[in-house]
Amino acid sequence: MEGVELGVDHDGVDAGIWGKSNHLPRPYPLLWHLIDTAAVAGALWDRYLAPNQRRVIAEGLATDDSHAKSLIMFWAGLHDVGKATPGFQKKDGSAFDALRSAGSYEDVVGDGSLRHDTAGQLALPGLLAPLGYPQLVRRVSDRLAYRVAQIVGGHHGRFQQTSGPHGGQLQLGKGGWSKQRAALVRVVHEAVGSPKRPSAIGAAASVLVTGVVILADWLASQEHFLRQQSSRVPQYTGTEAASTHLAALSAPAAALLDDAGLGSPSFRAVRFDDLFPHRPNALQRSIIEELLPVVDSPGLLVVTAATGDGKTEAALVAAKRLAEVCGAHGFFFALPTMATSDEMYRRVRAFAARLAAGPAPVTLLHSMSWLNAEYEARAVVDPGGAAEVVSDDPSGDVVAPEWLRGPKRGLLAPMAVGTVDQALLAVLTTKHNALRLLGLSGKVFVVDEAHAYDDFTTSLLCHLLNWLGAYGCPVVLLSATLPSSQAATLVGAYEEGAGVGPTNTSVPYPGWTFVPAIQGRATVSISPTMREALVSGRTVEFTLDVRPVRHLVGSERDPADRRAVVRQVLAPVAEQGGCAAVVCNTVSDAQQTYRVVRDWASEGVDVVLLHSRFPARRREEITTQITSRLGKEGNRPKSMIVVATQVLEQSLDLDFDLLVTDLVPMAQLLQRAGRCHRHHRTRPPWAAQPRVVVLDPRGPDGVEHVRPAAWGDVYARYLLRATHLRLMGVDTIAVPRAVQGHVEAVYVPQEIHNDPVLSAEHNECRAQAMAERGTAELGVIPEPVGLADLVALSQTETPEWRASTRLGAESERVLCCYHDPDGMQWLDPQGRIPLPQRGSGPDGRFRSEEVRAILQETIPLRADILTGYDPPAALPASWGNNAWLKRIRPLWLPILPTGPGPATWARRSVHLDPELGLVVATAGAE
DNA sequence: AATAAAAAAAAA
Repeated sequence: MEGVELGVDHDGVDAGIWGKSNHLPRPYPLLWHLIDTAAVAGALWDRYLAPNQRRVIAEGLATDDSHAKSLIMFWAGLHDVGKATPGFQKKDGSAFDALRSAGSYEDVVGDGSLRHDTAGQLALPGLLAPLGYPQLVRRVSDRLAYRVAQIVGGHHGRFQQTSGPHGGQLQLGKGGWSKQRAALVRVVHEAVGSPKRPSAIGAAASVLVTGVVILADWLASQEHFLRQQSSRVPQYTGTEAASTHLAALSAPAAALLDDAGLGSPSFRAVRFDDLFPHRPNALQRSIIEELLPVVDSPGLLVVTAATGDGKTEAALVAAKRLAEVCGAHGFFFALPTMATSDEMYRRVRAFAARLAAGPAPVTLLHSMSWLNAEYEARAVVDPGGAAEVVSDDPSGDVVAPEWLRGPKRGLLAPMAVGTVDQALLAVLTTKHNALRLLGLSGKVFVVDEAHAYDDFTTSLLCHLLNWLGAYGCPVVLLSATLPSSQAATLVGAYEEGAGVGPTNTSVPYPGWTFVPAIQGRATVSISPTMREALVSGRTVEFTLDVRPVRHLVGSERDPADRRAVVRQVLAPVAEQGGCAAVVCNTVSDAQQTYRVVRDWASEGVDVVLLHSRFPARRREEITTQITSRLGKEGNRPKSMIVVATQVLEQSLDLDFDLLVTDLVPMAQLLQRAGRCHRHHRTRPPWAAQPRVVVLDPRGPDGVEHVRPAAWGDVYARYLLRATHLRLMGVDTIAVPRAVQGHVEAVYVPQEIHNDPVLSAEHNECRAQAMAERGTAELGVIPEPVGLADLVALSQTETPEWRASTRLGAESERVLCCYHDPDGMQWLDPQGRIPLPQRGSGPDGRFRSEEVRAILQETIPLRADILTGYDPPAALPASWGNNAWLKRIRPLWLPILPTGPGPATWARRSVHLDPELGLVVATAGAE
């Protein structure tokens, strides 16, 4: 034993070893940061983790609840032990000098290249040896010491691999350093109650534990907390002082959680009518009467119905019950787009406000939530002292506190609404995926529009369901019709994770099925009676009008020319009034169709074009204009024609008297058809029956099915041909009764071998789907079952920003900028708004309103269109300092005496038209 | 031989 040094008390921890120093009046001792973090981890265990999470952890440690809690506090209290190294301590020069002058730290190796998380991971196995943690056992799962070391090494969000010889060992520091690390481990261990080592540490449990460690560290590292603690921590660093101090931390730790908004909201007992402004419909009644009374365990609920059938309310009611039954602290409501997330955020916030008894913060999660004005309206404290909320909410309890708005934190909130991508990042090999899994697995995971994803994203979703199944986390999937194969894949993934089944459950449409996550528990489905009530109550018969067309080739005089057919089917609108949509498959088809219709239509007909290739602000204006007239409470015009692309399939609650569409795969066709006669209202006599016109592209003989070259690979050949074949001979579609049959016929075909072309295309389509799933597998973390080394959650060459939750052509944000003959640069074609050279914030930084204003002018564009474009000027250098502005690509358009001109490169000529949007003309193309 | 819509990106 070395002599007792100044600052080192009899248990051997030196208070001069600092843990935090940035922005603090004096360095904060490492021991106290470790004890703080242990205390917060304990508070998280008691107050934040859901029962299923505690169970998974306790089972993974093969022990009981209270032992598991002590172990987690212990390990959390080790997370920064790698800071007791010369390399780290040198980072604060004066603290380092003070430390060395008072103690014996001769070894000053370390050039700062060894990060403290890695140092901790390297040092821990040896440090844990005296506590009986096995070191060199063959089976990886038994290498307890290495597992704990990896958890500690992963506390910055990435797991590391340090088995085998590692150069960093030399930089840990010998002598005093090594003694200090041992002393820290000893004091922390005793302070948390000297938990015995567990007999196992399961991998899936370790991931959650890592999440707890990361979260505890974040909470305990807040500057205001450290400042406050600075004056409170004991003078001595012995075991006794540490134990006393840890006990005293229970109130401050709980306060940290409360202030951050982490907790379990309590729900009031309310009836359906108290939550929503109407009585339950057939679907909702069936959930309330047939499902809620029998649910007593986590599981997967699949609800299928058409959009507008009240799935959201049904899901919220079911999620509330599942949360109560499972002890989950809330839910995450996942949606396919940012726009639908914004909309759902408002609804969920209202729901939460009515339901919550106390704080129940709701967060909004997507990349642009910071420019959602409603979400950004914070609670403000007025000078009088009473908290006031800037919003129309009945209660301020649903406003997310500041902490939850920080990066990567929103998913930890009790209630969250956002894009599904935010959840899918949990199963990609991205930084902090353990934290995302922690946030998700404590709640009910609700996925809206589960049919809306391609094979790539669905594959990621399956992967996530597998993990959530393993965590015993309840899930609700909402969907329109799903091909039975796809439904089976989703259900199967969850069952596999949960270790039940496979039950090969088939999902009824419309209706619901609940698959419990407990072996032996029976599946529950909507009763035949209720299902019949649901079907007959909402049956609509669509007249299907398939028109052979020649797709934009040849003469307009040809009666089968697409343009001529469009005019013909729209004639009643022009002559007698009414509202119709023409949904096209490509932007340029939509632009051309719009020109044809606009030039042909009479004065009184309002013709509008909508697609994605408008500046964001303009697209919003057009969307608002359309929904304000054709939405549920819309001020309906006498006659209106909307020409659009697939944007019309997405979420917009519009109602047309007549729907005209290009041929698309069956699922999308039915989705589009849903925009026809959506609400109950009086219609022009000619449109008394709902009618869908399908423009079916044909070859020169007017019979043979062809896929127009201009459609590229937007839709698979097989899906178009199979849909085309299915539609022949069909003249009505009864919704919802006949929907599943039509979908199955196309997506799960029984007899295609008779048709060699179809069967070849089917193979091609399946190969494509398989390739997409294969691509998805590349970026995904392994399944929890059989996961041996945690490093597999992080091991990847792909940097964080490359992680992708959607497959498809790269896309850029393009800003049309104008330059006049004098070389002046403008944001608008009139030359009134100069291109902002700097922001109005400190150091010329851009304020968020300014960033928002610029982003509002950008247009999403497939990246390959820009290939060969060499911008004549760069955007202002100051834009490079802003994360959003620096990614914008300029498109320079000349201001000519005649008005704004096009930009040209390669074979392209591109200009921005106020009515048509961005027009991309390609020379040589027909 | 050509192409929809959709998302993402700061922590201790």
